[in-house]
Amino acid sequence: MQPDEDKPQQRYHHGNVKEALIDVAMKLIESNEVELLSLRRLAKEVGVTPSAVYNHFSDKNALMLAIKIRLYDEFNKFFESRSSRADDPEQDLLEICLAYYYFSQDYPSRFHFLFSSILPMEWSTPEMVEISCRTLVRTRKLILDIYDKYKVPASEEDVVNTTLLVWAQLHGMVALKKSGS
Amino acid sequence: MQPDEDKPQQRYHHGNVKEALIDVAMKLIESNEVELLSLRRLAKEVGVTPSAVYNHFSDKNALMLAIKIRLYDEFNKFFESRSSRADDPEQDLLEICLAYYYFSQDYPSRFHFLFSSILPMEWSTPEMVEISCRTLVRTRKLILDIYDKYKVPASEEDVVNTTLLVWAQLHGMVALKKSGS
DNA sequence: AAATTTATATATACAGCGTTAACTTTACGC
DNA sequence: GCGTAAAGTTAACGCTGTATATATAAATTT
Repeated sequence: MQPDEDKPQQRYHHGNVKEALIDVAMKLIESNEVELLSLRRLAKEVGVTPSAVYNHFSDKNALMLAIKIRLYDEFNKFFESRSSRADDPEQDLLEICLAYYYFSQDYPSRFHFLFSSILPMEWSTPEMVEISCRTLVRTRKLILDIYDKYKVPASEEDVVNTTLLVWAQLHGMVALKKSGS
Repeated sequence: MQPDEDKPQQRYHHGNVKEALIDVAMKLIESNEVELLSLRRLAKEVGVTPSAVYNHFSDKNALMLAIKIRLYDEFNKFFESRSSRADDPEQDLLEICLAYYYFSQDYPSRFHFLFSSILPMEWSTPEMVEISCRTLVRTRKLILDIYDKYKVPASEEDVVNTTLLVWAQLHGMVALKKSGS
């Protein structure tokens, strides 16, 4: 018989595994340890056997999904709270945009976990950034050529912005399209 | 001494492991078997031990990177070949956009491998699509409210398009921002 | 109150993963 | 031919997700 260290004196039935798993996941995401978000790891952190997880989630995907749903909820709340209405439409739309943007800035790890896939953070490696940039630069060249061809005066900033815009919008749209929206 | 079955009569030194690995990877990606793109699998497919890979790539990431570089090259070629110049700027820009879009349509698996992360194709699961849609619907509601508030006449299509545009552009921009571009 | 059923946990095992270390084989330069 | 460097093998480690069979606690029924 062990002396009860804290509140959670351990009994056979944990009683709250489902929530506990998600809580631990949130904690790990928050402390930027996304890469060790494994089923086994979460189970261990909760103090339960990996197999026990399967009483609450059909498989790892279901577990991850539950985590994402929780995050999505936070995201939505943040999103709506920020989109307070101003006095003209443009401003209103801008607010929504900013809310989206600020969520990604205020909670970078949550945002990353939500909107990119989990494990391989390849987009952040120096090499990945480099090829990504290379492709971007080539796009920029194409766009610059168009500006030149039609003798449209444009600063470098204009060109870069157009490039980013084209890329961003297309990339985003296709991503959304693929996700079924 | 075995009868040489084909050209590649097997000798101790394969001689072309680096390229062979990437080739096999391309084949697997093409046949939509992205999920089994493991180092061990690729090595086996090439007919070589997993450890042998480490003579050519420092780790799995480096291998995956090499594959992505190959794909990026294809992507760039496709991109530039399609962006043939028309007679007005708008048309030109449109061409570039279409090129990007058509690549994602013509080579969906390559595009997916390039622009999303590898393993978990969660964005495609029914559940993921659902929460994604839910969030989208809430965004749509916010935008619809704005239209209503200012009595701007808009068809449902307009609203959906605006919603998609906002999401797409923001999502894409932040994604690009995160990747260091 | 006792018995039974159901929910929840465990122990064990399996196949696959990335990676490492020690060793063997082949090829190349002198 | 010899020594070295490159490229391969074998074996192992610790991790992963998952399945099966079993044990325990709680809930329900009798």
